[in-house]
Amino acid sequence: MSASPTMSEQWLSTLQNSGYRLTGPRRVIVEIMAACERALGPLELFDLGRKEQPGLGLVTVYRTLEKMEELGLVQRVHQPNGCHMYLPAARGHQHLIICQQCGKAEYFEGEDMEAFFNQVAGEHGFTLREHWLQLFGLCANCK
Amino acid sequence: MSASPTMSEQWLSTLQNSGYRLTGPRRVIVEIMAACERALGPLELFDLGRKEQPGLGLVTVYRTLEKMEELGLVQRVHQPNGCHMYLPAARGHQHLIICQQCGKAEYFEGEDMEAFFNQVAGEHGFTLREHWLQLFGLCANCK
DNA sequence: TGTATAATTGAAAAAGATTTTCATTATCAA
DNA sequence: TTGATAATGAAAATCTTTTTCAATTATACA
Repeated sequence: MSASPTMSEQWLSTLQNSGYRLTGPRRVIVEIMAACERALGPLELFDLGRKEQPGLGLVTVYRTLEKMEELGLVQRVHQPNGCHMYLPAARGHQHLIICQQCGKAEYFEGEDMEAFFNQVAGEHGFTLREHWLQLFGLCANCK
Repeated sequence: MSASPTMSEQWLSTLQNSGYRLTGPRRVIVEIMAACERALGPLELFDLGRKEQPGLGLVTVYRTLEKMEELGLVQRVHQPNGCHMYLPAARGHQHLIICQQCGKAEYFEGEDMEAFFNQVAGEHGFTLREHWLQLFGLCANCK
């Protein structure tokens, strides 16, 4: 029906082109994540995945998330409690604002921010290797 | 010797004024954290503390850190692996640049950044409640 | 279309960090 | 000093994430 490949088809191709095999469990996980509008934890993803793929193992969820992150398909969200959630990484590294209630996430950009971060690092004698910027709050629906 | 109260004396007063008792283990933990120049993990703090207070328990370290954070004396540092480290929160909430090698941390300010974050949140219909900005890299010594 | 091989899988166990439980000990107000 | 109660440390419990391992499966190639 759709002329252009769907997001999950693109992701599956990326996995395959990177030398990973396409398997049932992997397809299911990729499909859920590619269509996801909010941050999901591994366990949530596992529960959703089991509906499609009853035998799915939690370990496979972790392993697939790891690969998707490595390929830049998915972005890790760090939570205050130390656990992680995952979001589609639509357009490379972006900054996030996340609803503390429902997990809804939106992306925002700050063009000049990266330059600013590099400048700050330089002023302190540091070489910058990674940066995190996450905003937490309540979305329009939850407040 | 010192006319003005030391940092750790100030912290101990804060604890006491907040209704917490002053105990040996607590004093040791406070003294280490108040004098600390780099981010420490609970286990590191525990090891350092045991040198002063051999019977010290790891649980007490966690509980004391919790109280110090609650009182704004200490700031939690979120690590990529999900574990936490702690730093003196010298002047309220500040942004951090942390050495991935040695844990050395420096603070920086971005006066206009808080305003920017609020604006971003507003544009997305969010009410901002918390923000994280952490830079990771290598310090002058480690690179 | 088989077939070999190497990647992938899921269960169970292990590893770590953090929290809870609980009996004992210590602080501090009266 | 004493009594109420906060704080302590050990052990056990939780929870997330990782590792191990034998069985299964995708894929390249004959």
